[in-house]
Amino acid sequence: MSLRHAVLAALLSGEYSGYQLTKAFDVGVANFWYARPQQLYLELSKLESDGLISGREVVQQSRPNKRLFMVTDAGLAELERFAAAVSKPSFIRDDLLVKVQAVDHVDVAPVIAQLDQRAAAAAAKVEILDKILRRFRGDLDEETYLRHGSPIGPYLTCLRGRLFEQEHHDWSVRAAALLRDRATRNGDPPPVSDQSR
Amino acid sequence: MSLRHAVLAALLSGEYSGYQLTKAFDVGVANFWYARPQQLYLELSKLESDGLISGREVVQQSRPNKRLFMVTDAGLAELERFAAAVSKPSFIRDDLLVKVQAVDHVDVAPVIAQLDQRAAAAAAKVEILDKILRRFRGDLDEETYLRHGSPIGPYLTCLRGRLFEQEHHDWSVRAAALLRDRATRNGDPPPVSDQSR
DNA sequence: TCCTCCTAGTCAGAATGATGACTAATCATA
DNA sequence: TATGATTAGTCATCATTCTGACTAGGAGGA
Repeated sequence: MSLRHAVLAALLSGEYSGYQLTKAFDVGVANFWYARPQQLYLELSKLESDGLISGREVVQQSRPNKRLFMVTDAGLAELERFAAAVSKPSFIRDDLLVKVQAVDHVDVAPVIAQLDQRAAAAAAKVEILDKILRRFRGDLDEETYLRHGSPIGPYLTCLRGRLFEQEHHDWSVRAAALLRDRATRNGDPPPVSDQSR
Repeated sequence: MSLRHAVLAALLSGEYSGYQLTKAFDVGVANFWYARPQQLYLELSKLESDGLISGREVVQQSRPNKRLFMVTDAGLAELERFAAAVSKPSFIRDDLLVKVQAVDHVDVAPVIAQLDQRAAAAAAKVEILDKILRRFRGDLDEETYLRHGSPIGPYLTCLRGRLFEQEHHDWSVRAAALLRDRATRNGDPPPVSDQSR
C-alpha cells in the first residue's frame, strides 16, 4: 500500500490537482514511484474519503474546473507513521533484463534493438532530471544546496533517479555494443538497429 | 505476466527444483526479478500445465523427493516470442525513496536509520554478486569474458545487478551522511543509528 | 530426547496494480 | 470549419503480486 504514501509525499510539495499529479507520475519524472492516471485519481479519492488529504474546487474559465488537494494533519501523521515503519527491500524488476538473461538461447537482434531504445530513453530522462535538479538549486552549486538548500527530500530522490537512469543508460549501451560485437563475430548478419526494422 | 518469463529464463541455465529456484529468487540474488517461494511454486505448476516446462521426479534418500524442471521447446518458443515483444519501461519503486521524499516534513531519525540499513544490505549484495561474477569468469578477466565467455546473458544481468547495488549503496551512504549533518546543525539531538534505537 | 533448522512443497484469499473504454469542454491549426 | 490535441476526470474489471498459515520428514546440536 505504497502508492498511497507516494501520493501523500508528492502532495507535500504543495497543492496539486489530480491532472497535475498524473503529469508528474506518468511521464516518469516521478523519480520515486510511478503510476497511471487512473490509479492516481482512484487513490486521491480514497485518500480524501479517509481524511488524509482535502480537496478544494477551483473554478476556471476556459478550462474544466479542477480540484486541488493538500495533505491534512491526519495525512501528515500517517506519513510520519509510514516513515518510521520498516521498508521493504528494493529490487529491480525489468522485462528487458529477463530478455537479456535469455539471450544465449533466443534471437539477439530484437534484444539489441530494445537495449538501444532503452539507452536513448534513459539519456532523455537524465536530461529531464538534470533540468529539474538545476531548477531546485537555482544559483547554488550542488555541494552548497545539499548542505543548506531546501527542500532536500525531493532533491535527494531526484538525484537518485538521475544516477539510476545514468547507470541504466551506460549499462544498456555497453550491453548492446557487446552483443552486437559477439553476433557479428559469430557470422550472423550484423544486427544494426535502424528505422528500417 | 513476467514472472512467468523470468522463471523460464532462469530455467534456461539448467534443471532446477522449485526449492532451488526459491533460493535464487528469494535471497534476491536474482538480479533480474524477485519473487517469493509461493509465487514460484504456483508459477511452476502453471508453466507445467501449459507445457512450457516439464518436470521429473527425483527420488532422494534422507531428503524429501523433489521435482526438477526444464524448459520445453514450447517454452523456448514462448521466450523467443517474449524477447521480441516490446518491453515495458523500467522504473524504480522503492518505499524508502517515498520516505526520503517526505523527509522535509517528517522525523528524519528513522529515515536515516533505514538508509544505514539499506547501505549495509546493498554492500552485502555487492559482495555476493561479485562472487557470482568471479565464478562465471573462472580465470578469464572481465574484458575477455565479455568478448568470448559463455553464458553472456546471466553475466550481463548479474553485472547490472551489481552496478545497481553499488550505486544504491553509495547514494544511501551519502544521503544518510547529509541528513545526519543537517539534523545536527539544526540543533536536534544528533541522530546516530545504533542498536539502541 | 527434545528442539530447532533445513529441505520441499501447497492452498486460499487479500492487497495492489494495470487496462480499456468513457465523458466533456476548450484551444490551436490547417 | 473540421480535426486533433490538451485539460480534467470517472468507472468497471482484469491481472498480478503478496501474505499467512499449513504439511512433513530428516539432520544436527544441547
